Amino acid sequence: MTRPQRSDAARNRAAVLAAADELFATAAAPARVSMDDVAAGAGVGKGTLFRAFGSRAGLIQALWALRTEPLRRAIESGPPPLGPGTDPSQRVAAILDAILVVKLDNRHLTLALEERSGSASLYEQPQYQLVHRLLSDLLRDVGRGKESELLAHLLLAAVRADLLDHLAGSRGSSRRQLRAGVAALVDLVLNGSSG
Amino acid sequence: MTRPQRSDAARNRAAVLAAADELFATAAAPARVSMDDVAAGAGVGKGTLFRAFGSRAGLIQALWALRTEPLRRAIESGPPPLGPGTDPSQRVAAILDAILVVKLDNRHLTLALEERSGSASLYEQPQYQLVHRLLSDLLRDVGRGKESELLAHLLLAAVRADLLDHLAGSRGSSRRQLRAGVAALVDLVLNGSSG
DNA sequence: TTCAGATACGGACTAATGGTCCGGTTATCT
DNA sequence: AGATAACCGGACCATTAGTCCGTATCTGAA
Repeated sequence: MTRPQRSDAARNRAAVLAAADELFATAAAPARVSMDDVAAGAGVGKGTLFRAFGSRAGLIQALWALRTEPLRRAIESGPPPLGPGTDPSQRVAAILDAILVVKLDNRHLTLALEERSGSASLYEQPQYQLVHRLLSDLLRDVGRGKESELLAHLLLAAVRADLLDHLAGSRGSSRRQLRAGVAALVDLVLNGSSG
Repeated sequence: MTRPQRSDAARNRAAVLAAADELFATAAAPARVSMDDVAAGAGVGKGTLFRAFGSRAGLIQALWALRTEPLRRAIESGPPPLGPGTDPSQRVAAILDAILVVKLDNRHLTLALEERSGSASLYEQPQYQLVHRLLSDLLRDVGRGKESELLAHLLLAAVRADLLDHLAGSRGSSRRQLRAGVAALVDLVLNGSSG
């Protein structure tokens, strides 16, 4: 039984999320946003911050969950091509493209999210596992039997934050090029067509 | 003109490399090998360590360079299928497979190597760029024109340390399965054949 | 409205760690 | 042997995630 949260706690939680969002969007690099910065930006003590989110990783994941809420809903229960009831091939392509776009729109946050903190890697994060499972299932439906799990990992590896950051940043790939490239890879994996 | 290194410096450098090698192989996680540990293990002061290698990343890269020396030579000037003069498709497959094997044989070191330290990502490391360029060129020879650079990144993303660690570690994939999976991916990218 | 106690606040404090500094030591060359 | 440049080592510094606990605040009941 979790009793309702106290109002000041809720207010502070919101303030922290807003401040962190702002800081990650602004900062030169996500690693340069310290928890002290976030606390100061939110006008809150550090203890409060850690009480609310547990750890740096917890804060980042909460923020990410907030940012990806619409996408998650669209995938879980929205209309095609993202939602259920879509042709599996098209759904895989749509989901990967949507993930790519979200990541490009939140570069620093995504980088922070995928930075391994302590011993926890990207692959242990519940969200990753959810998407991976979904893609695996879809790939299986498409006829890739035992390979589907590995292929799902490989598709997701193609949209990893640091790779995108490298391509978009220091190598100047446009969003259009990236989407086309990922689409081509998906096509290759799904249909085996050579482009 | 760099004058010859003093003998004690050379000795210490070797001791540090040996100690670091041992520690990374033994430790539970690469992040848990601190520079103090390495210095203590080598029976050397911290200043010496940093003088010799510049930074933690420098030490790790030096160690990696040592470990991959044979592979590098085989690729640069060895016999087929790794060396020059091989059919490009086969060479891509051979190189990726060799990289995979080296990474599996040095899991912790590879994890440490690919951990982003500060603002420097994997993609800025000279070794990555060398391999990437080589693969790009080979892919171009095989007929993948403008896509070759992106495809090379994607192939290399498939053998990233943390992914391999996840697959081999907490999910129990065997080396054989991993090699087969990567080989299948390469085949897909090269020939567009569907498995 | 008041009050009691559970809940949350906040910022000083801790621990861990990468990296720096410089007085003292040692190899090397003549 | 002696002069000198290179090197050593470990105390020291700065940064940062995370903890602790005395104090302030909210909330529900009387």
